Amino acid sequence: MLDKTYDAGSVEPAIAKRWEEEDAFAAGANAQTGAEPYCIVIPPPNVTGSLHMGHALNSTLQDILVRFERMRGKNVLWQTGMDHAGIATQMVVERQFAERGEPTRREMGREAFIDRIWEWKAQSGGHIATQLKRLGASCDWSRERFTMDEGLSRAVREVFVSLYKDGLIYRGKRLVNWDPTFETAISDLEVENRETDGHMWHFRYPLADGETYEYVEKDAEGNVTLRETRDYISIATTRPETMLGDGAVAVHPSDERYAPIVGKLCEIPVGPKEHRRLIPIIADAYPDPDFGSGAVKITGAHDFNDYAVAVRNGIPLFRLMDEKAALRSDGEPYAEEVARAKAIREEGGKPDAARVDAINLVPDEYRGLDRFEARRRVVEAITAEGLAVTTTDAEGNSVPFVENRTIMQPFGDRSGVVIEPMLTDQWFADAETLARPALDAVREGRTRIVPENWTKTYYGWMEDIQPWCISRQLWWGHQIPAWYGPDGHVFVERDEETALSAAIQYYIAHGGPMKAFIEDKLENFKPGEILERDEDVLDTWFSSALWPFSTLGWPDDARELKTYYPTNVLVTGFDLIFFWVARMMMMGLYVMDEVPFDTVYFHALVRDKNGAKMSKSKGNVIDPVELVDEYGADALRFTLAIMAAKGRDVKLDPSRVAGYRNFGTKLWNATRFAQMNGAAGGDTFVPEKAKLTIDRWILTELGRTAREVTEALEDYRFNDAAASLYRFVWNQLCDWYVELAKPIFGGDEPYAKRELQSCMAYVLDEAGKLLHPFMPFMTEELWRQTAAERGETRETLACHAPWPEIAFADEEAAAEINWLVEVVSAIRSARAEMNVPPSAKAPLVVVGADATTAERLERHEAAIMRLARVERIEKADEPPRGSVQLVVEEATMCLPLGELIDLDGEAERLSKALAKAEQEVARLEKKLANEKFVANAKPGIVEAEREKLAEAHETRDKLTLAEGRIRQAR
RNA sequence: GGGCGUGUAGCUCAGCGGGAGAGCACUUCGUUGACAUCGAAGGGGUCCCUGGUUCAAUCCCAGGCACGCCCA
Repeated sequence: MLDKTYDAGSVEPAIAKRWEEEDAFAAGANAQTGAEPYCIVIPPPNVTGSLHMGHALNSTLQDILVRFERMRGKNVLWQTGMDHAGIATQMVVERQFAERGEPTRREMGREAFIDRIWEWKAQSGGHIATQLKRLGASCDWSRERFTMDEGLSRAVREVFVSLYKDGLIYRGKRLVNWDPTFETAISDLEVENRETDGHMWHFRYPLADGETYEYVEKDAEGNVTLRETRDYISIATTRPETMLGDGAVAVHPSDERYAPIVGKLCEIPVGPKEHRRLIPIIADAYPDPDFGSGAVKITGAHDFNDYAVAVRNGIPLFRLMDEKAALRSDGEPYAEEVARAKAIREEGGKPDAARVDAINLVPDEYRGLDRFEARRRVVEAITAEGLAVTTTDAEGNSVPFVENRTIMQPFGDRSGVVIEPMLTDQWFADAETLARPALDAVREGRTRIVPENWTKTYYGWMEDIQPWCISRQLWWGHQIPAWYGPDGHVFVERDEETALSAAIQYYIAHGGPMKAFIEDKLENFKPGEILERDEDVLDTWFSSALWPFSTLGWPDDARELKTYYPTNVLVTGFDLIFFWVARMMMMGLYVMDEVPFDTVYFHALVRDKNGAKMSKSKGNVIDPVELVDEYGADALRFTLAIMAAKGRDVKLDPSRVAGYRNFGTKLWNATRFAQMNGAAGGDTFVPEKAKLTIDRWILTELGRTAREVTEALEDYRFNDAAASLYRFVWNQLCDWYVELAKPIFGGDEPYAKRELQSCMAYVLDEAGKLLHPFMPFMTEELWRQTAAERGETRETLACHAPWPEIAFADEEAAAEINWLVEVVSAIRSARAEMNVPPSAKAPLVVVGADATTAERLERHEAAIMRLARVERIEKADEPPRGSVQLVVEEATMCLPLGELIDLDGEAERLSKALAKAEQEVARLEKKLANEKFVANAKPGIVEAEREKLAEAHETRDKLTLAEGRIRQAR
């Protein structure tokens, strides 16, 4: 016998153990011979991560699909694993060192540090895999992969080399987002732009050689509002410290105010006066004439917009900061460096990037300062010199003009510090070229995006894709397979040996001094002194992009690769459209020449019950593991599934989880009831042989539900599938079916009882199977226990049970039970309204019943008596005096309640019902009287409306009669 | 500024051209042998506003208002 309540806490681990022992989720488990493959690769969670609600939702949906297809007999693989999360992992481990007072990573060196990360991973990494198991995720855990595994690393090297040789990877000096905490470049997508309080300073850049011009301002009508002679141009900036690296001042070509001075030089008003640099005033479309003064300083090495302007106009890019975003302290004294910069300007032409980058234009007094301290000092110096634009304050004093304004500032999503746009040498992938086939694949429908509206976002991003910076200045990750020769020539090969032979070949062939150098090294057996490996590692997303095929065995000719690639669906949050989807698409098509997945399903974000994004700082994070502890994994899974409507955020309120835990308990108890009545383990039941109406009815509903669930899952409508099951299990199976079964179980018809036992067992089995993908633990446990009760063992686990396909349908039976439900509900409702005590029983007198109703009454007499608390059922030609009269179809059901009846109340109730019926008749008559409706509406609709009208007429007539009777009785 | 989306019961949300629905919450009643993690009955809506299309609009279209998210 089942326990009185289901205890998730003890059942779940036991079931998990069974699944593991029986290898239930191994690739191909339960596959029918020659079965279609079905594969999902998990979007790899981060090795440092722990399960949050997003993962819980994501994994639940994947698991539902995978369990569903496995039960359908497909050859299923849910490939799992984790990515190595370069920055995050390095951060976690370094923090741990700091806490323990251990040496820093630089102190211990690269190799030792990497060893320590592996140690860390073995001890505390991958916590999330354990948590996914608690959720019931039916991945093939034996195939778990890690992006830093040897096989996957080999895939990374192969792809890198191949892309490089195809000209799709190159190295260059570009502006990138620099995280000064981690001292690495990071991706645009790892930068969070936030509004912050900032200042806008206004400074004067004096014109060179004391030049002056007429500065004229006009209003909208063209009237002159200001005319003065100026010997300067004023600019506005939020980042004064970058003035040191200015390469030009830009104005809009149409800006008449500055037209006279375009092409002239002005002086940067900072640094030692005798060495101030002169920079040109250029015309470019970038400055907005209506913003600030209309003139913009151009610092190409520290601002993305400026960078574009500088590149367009051949303005040199002077880098001011080092890896920590402190002002540079390398190079020669300021005076010498300025002279070099001047020389470059005077030479004209396109400046050599490396030569420019070597110039340190930070005045000696500012070298080594933090960027924010430098800002303060620069502002102070300019203001002291009187070159700040001034305004008058409330007391009439002249004060520097500084505006307080909110500015968009970039922050590192992990470090939280202000990101510095910085000119550095990096490796880039030609995303534009790679994106083209990825765009076509979606346009041509080879990959389908669900819900469809995300395709627009996908197109938009892919069409405007920027070069992908793939190098990171980290130690943890795939070191780039690029080696430099003594002259800086780069050799990109899959390993050092190959690179070396390529280098030798290259240098020997090219002759010259390098040839001699190489020959010398080789003669002295010191090949290790020839090449030096690039220190950078690859962006974690580079390896994640290969995930759909690298995990299946690529670059080897693996069987799994042939079977499961392309995979069927990628399930992920829409916030990861650019990370996983875009990159996996690009790499899948480049490497495999085939899309990585047929379908991409985007689910929503999980928010708190008020719709706010969950975040640690807000303190509104709900820990899925805590919910699992409290309510069980099944309850959480069901909640997430039923709330996962397409294109909607999931607002999670823990009370909902409690509600679905109750749902599980309900099913548990209904099964317990069945068991107590000898109904358990329905393997042998044949629906077509059922005779009892309630059996034929519940089988019809079961079939309907099975179809609904199947169709909904095939269409990724998880919420519809779950809702359909909820309705069936609670409102039909556990409610009416069980209630209607009671009189039969308690009665004395052995045949009926036997059929009911096997039918109920069957329906519970099938319902359990349908629920299995949603609530795997409880359904697995019920599956076992219901058989064990009869001393039997199931042939398969529930997770391998065949998915229900029920063709049975009997609409007649369905109509009959609907009628029965209506009769019982009507009586109950009337009793409650009349305040009839629950203990009081009354006879039921039926007037005007036709043959069908008479038959039904006889068949369900016991049920009606029990459920509606009726003493006996009689037929009569006229309703007894003083009865409550209920119209159900053609018949009038009367409850002679004697003095219990409140005649006035009953009269009122009937006239309300009558009014409603008349309203309905009027509405339908009006509609059918409309010639245009009859002429234009589909015939089926018109017919249906006519039938409705006929029914409404009948109801109205019966109610009119009933009302008349009650009036007489008063 | 560009894009996407959302306004339906107190709350969270389904529905989406022909009868306004669910869960939770609320009110009243209930210890009948599956279940109080329950059962019975009930109250509660200008389906954001304004137009348009249509025989018919909560649903389609246009505009507006409000809110959310993403990208500049």
